[in-house]
Amino acid sequence: MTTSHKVTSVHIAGACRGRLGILGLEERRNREKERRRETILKAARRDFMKKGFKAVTVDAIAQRAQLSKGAIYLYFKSKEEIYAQVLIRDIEKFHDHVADIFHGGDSASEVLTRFARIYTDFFLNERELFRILMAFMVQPNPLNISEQINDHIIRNTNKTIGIIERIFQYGIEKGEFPGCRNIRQCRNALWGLLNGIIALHLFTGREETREERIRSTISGGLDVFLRGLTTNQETDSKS
Amino acid sequence: MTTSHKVTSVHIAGACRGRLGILGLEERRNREKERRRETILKAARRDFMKKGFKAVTVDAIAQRAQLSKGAIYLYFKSKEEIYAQVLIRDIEKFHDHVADIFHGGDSASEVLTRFARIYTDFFLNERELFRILMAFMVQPNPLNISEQINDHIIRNTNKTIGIIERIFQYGIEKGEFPGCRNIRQCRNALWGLLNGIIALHLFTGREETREERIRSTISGGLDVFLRGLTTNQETDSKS
DNA sequence: GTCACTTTATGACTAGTGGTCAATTCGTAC
DNA sequence: GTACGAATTGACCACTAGTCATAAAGTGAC
Repeated sequence: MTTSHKVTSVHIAGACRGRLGILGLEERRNREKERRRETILKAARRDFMKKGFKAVTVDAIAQRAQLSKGAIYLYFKSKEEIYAQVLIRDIEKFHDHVADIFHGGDSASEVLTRFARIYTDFFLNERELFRILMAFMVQPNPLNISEQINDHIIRNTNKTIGIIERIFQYGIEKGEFPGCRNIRQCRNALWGLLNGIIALHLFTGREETREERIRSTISGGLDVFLRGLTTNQETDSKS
Repeated sequence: MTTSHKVTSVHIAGACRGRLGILGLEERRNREKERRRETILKAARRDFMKKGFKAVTVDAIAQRAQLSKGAIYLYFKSKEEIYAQVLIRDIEKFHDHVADIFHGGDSASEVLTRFARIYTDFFLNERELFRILMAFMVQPNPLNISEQINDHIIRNTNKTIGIIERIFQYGIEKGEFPGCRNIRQCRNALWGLLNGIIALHLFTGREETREERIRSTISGGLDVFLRGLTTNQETDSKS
């Protein structure tokens, strides 16, 4: 491999040689380790997305990654941790999509509508990811994953919710959302609205019409919600 | 096999007594069977609600029901079927709570608010049921349960959604919900709103504040939604 | 090259699970 | 008490997550 000649070059380096040599080695080893982790994650993702968590065996992942089962456990604590890592990487992809959600001069309604569309589009293209994330949220027993990874997933979810919050902030500052009396509540309600609608439609009805139903329900629901946000009138039952 | 005993029973059938006797026996056996099923479900529910699906073993259920493992499989096709049956019975309990949701003279807003409160209360008291139902909806692989039971769960979910639909219908007929342009969309959006909010809060934050956060978010979110329903003004967002 | 040492990899193995089935017990009718 | 089908048992099977003693590969000093 590239290993031998690199070691040689460090070898000539003089006084600091030994120390640098060790650091260089460790560095390379870490890179190698990272590369292996990537390989395993890539192999795992393919199967997880196709078959779901339970139906994928660690042996299968190992085989696809061209490693033994034991080796898998050198890089990950558990099957669930592999799964969680796959999720993390995918969630992060979402944030690329909404990074530039604020266009100058747009109304808050437009931004919120755009966010909803991006959110919907993303999860329509990554349906299994949606299922998995919801399942993760709703797990009765904490997954056997490191605190670190658990925190990471939660932090990413919060990041998404934070984007929604900024949109509401913007709408309130512009005086466009007088109907939003409490940002936290509105933010969580909207997030719930989006996820709840997607979840419902993943479960019910025929596949052929699913995408259309999700889009139209989100569009219709958001419409009502926006009307509530942009109106200041009291909710009054009589008319 | 079946031939012989049938012959026997016919053999005795000359007297009415024998025939009635056999029918009475079968009837009693069916009752016994039903009682056993109940026993198993009750035993299973306790553990499922406490530990979730995976962490409960069939052996444990058997032990609690004072039966052998083999016997369990005389009454249920699989562990998942037991689980599903437990769900069904609990979902049906919910419908008792909303059976008399329509009080004469109430506004649609009031009815919808009441529904939301009942829904929230029910699942705050049955959090594990909520988790389980969401997990069921979001399962990547269909559970190994009979079509019949799967249909039953879906039918019950639809029944709940049907109640929401009736409320919207009522609001539109009363002219109270001019903001509801499409019943199906509004109905699904509201259902998504409720579930999404509950799910989000089951996942995030500290336990001590959870109930309060769920209630206030649903209250706030419903407030905005209702304002959108009762208002007829156009939303100024472009799409 | 070779030796000592460290890191990485292996796969047989363990433990624990859902589900099965031949053997056994039980209930009933005569 | 005997015949017989239905109910019940628990040893057993198949499968899989995770472990660990052992082996292989990598590394550096001489």
